[in-house]
Amino acid sequence: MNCAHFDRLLGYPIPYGGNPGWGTNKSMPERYEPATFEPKWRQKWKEVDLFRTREDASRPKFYGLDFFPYPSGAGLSVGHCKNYVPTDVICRMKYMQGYNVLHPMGFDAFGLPAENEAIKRKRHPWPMIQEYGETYHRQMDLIGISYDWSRSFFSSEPSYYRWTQWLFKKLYEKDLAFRANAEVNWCPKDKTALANEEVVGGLCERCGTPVEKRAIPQWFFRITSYAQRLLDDLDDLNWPEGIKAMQRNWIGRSEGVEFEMRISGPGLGNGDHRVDLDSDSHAPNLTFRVFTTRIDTIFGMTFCVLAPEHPVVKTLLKHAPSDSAQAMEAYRAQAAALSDISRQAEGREKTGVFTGYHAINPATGKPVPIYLADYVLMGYGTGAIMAVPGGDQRDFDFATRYGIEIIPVGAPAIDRVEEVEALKAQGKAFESKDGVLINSGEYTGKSVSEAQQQLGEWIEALGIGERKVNYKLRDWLISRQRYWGCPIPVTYDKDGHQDPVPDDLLPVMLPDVENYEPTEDGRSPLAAIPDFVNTTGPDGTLARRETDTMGGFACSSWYFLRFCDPHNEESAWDKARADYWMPVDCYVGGAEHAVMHLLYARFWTKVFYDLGLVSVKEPFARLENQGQVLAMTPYRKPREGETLDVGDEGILISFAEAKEIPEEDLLWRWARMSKSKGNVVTPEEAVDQYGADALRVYELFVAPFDAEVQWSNEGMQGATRFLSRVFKLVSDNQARWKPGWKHSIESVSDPDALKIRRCTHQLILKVTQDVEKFAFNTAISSMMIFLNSVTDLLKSTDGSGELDIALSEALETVVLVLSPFAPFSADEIWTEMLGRTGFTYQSEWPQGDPELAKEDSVTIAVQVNGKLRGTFETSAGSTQSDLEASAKELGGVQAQLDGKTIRKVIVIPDKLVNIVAN
RNA sequence: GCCGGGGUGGCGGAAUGGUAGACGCGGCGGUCUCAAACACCGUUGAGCUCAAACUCAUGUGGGUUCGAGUCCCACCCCCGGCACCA
Repeated sequence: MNCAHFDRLLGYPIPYGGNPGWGTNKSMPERYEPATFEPKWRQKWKEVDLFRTREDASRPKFYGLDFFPYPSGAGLSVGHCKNYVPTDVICRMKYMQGYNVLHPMGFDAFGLPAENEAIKRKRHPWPMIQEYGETYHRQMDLIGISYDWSRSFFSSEPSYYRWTQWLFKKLYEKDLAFRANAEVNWCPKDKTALANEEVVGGLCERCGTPVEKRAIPQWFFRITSYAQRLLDDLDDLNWPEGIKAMQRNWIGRSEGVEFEMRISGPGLGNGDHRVDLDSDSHAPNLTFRVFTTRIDTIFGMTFCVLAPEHPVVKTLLKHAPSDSAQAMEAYRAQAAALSDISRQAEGREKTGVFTGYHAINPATGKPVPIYLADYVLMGYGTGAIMAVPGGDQRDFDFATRYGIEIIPVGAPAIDRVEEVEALKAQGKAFESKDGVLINSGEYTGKSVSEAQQQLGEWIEALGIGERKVNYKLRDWLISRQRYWGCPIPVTYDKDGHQDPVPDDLLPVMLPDVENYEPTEDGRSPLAAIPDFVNTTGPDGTLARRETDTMGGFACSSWYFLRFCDPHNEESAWDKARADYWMPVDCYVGGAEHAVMHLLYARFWTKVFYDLGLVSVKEPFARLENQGQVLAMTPYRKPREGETLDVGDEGILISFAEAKEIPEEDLLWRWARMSKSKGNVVTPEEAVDQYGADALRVYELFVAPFDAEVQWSNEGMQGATRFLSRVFKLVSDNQARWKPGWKHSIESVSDPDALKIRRCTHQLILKVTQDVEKFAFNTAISSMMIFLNSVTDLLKSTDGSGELDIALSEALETVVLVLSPFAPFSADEIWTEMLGRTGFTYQSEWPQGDPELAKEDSVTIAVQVNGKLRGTFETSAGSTQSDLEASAKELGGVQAQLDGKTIRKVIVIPDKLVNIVAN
């Protein structure tokens, strides 16, 4: 168990920490003493505005960006730092390499989290969120993140949301923003509609409340028009596979056939002419459409299913005899009463009701019964299916329950029909696409793909349908019935006709009001503010404002463009400036935004591309997801009568409580740092105890960037020890330091000096390459190796002039490559110990020379039959025959070869000799 | 169920098909100290009761190869996402 952490949080004395008072010899610090210099550098960087963006046309650019954070009232934890520090390292290195670096930060201030917090605190959201943003800013400065704060903004500032509204209008003009009356997900706790992406398993993504369905007019963005492009362009993105897969899955493209089914039965066609002429269907030809990805199974269609909400059901109800109409009504009521979560509950028995009507299977010409069943969803495809129990497990389950005929239509091969019968006996359908058709008329014996092709053509020739691509993706619901968001810039005239607000009247200001609590009735609180609602339209007549606001994801769909040109008052951004900086070269944030922000931002960027506002089709060329930071968290075993939720191992308790209860009842678990778990370590605490550079180095070193980190005080001490060793190396060798080493470095020929140079250049090459790859842990490891090697070398060598020159190069280099990781320490050593002026940030990143980095002596592994039997040292570049000869001389090797005949010798130069013998 | 990522010492983790376990944490032994802490030095996969030598070791079982943590096939387990999507 992690006792040190436990003790600290309980307020016990800690073994090592708190501004130590030792070693006050300022000019020659022999260890990392952050309190003595970190505040000074923080101050100096600020004074000279060190991180101001450079836009120098002769240089290449690098745009490094972190996800747009909502500044929460709890402030940052060391967990958040794991996001910001790596981006900072790559940005700092790029700057030192001569790039113009754009590394901005701002705040996602509009939206539900801010508003809910404000309501809870009984404060107005605007001053509150500014305060929270300032806390974030201070904490980010504390850990030395190199943001250009002159470009910062809050998305709730009128100078920003004016352009959010302008961009909304651009979408509106292209018919990509529209208002529709739709059944939407309504969160009764947040009292607003939510986008599909914000509903997880039937629950509100933010507060976990089960969502309800409500029919309210809502604003949508037509993201479905871009479904194919959003899918196709994923291929070229340098993003984690998992995120790309989630987006592909969310877009949910499927290819199939959509066709028409004709209904027959009471009151409809087929010789029965008791049609109600007043109904909306005097419908001898009443039809519905079905979508299928398995048109090859059509011969096995033995029934059809309509979603209970399917519009054709209304018509059927009018014509059906009263008993079946009653059954249908009852089923529809039951389905409507079910929440999404219970309707989708796992392992739920399929239910349904026979409508009394039939449809004609176009392949067989036979009538099949039509059922209503809630396992068919109105929101996907046509809300109706052809059901093939022989080829689909769900249809199979339903058919079994309702005694419907099951015809097998697929088999592994035409002569293996009995295997399908065996499956059927087990209650399973043959769903595989690796097989051939059976019981399918003239298509029997054909492969699935062949039959799909030909049956698709047949349906089209018949004129009852066509091949079609379907997407799971739905339009993006953007309106929120809440106060704290960007007003939608639309007015309605007395006839309800929509008019976008003219550009010169933007922004539509969010009114400053005392009371903005959400309402129950599905209307925004803005609707109750007459001064806001009553306005005039573009023609000067009285008009009413739209009172819904935009969800926060609208604001965060273009902020990366505003950062390119944040103070522009004439336009959202200047195209030339956006063209210069875009795309974001490296975008860093958590994986939880996979199908929300990251999809929306891609969509808007594509729209802007089509409008000629930007020249990139994709906003984020490379994406990296950081791992989380976990902390040891106390739980206890459940007591009698207490039950645990599924997946829970114990009951969360406070650290204070953990001190009280007997140890055998305690359970320590790693859990994500969060305020509610009481296990948060703040950057202030970490910096106070260990220092900002130690925190940075620890989080970068302890695990790969994308892996979880288990917070440990021992690990922080390791980081401190490493930094101290850098100080010590420079301090121990200060007498040998030659500031002018560059003038004579090229003429160094002493073998020991060249060994030091080798270490130095191996270090440069490795760190440069690893930062590029986001392999910060191995980059720091290579610095540790460097320290170990140079320390050893210095022990075994005598001083010489050339050695001092090489050592000076080594010292200066290690400080420079350390700079992006531990910038405070680097600047301290740079000026106080090496006597340099300026900042390491403004110094040139060292160039690694692969020739100098090359080893001159190598260890050759000698194998006999693939097993290691010895090694020997030799100079690099030895000939194959020399290597072979030396290998055979090794004692251990000879013993293994005794009595055997050598069949073959494999020699890999500078690596290994493998002798094959038997 | 489907998709994605994984499984390597006591722990976090390294390893372009070529000496598995870099680097660190922890442990053990030592130096320093009155003592401790800090720091430093040495040692640390397992087995064979020292060592050498040898054997075994990267979730399991097969395969390709002179040689496999790495490539191929099958399976097991863990994490993340989606989930009645027709």
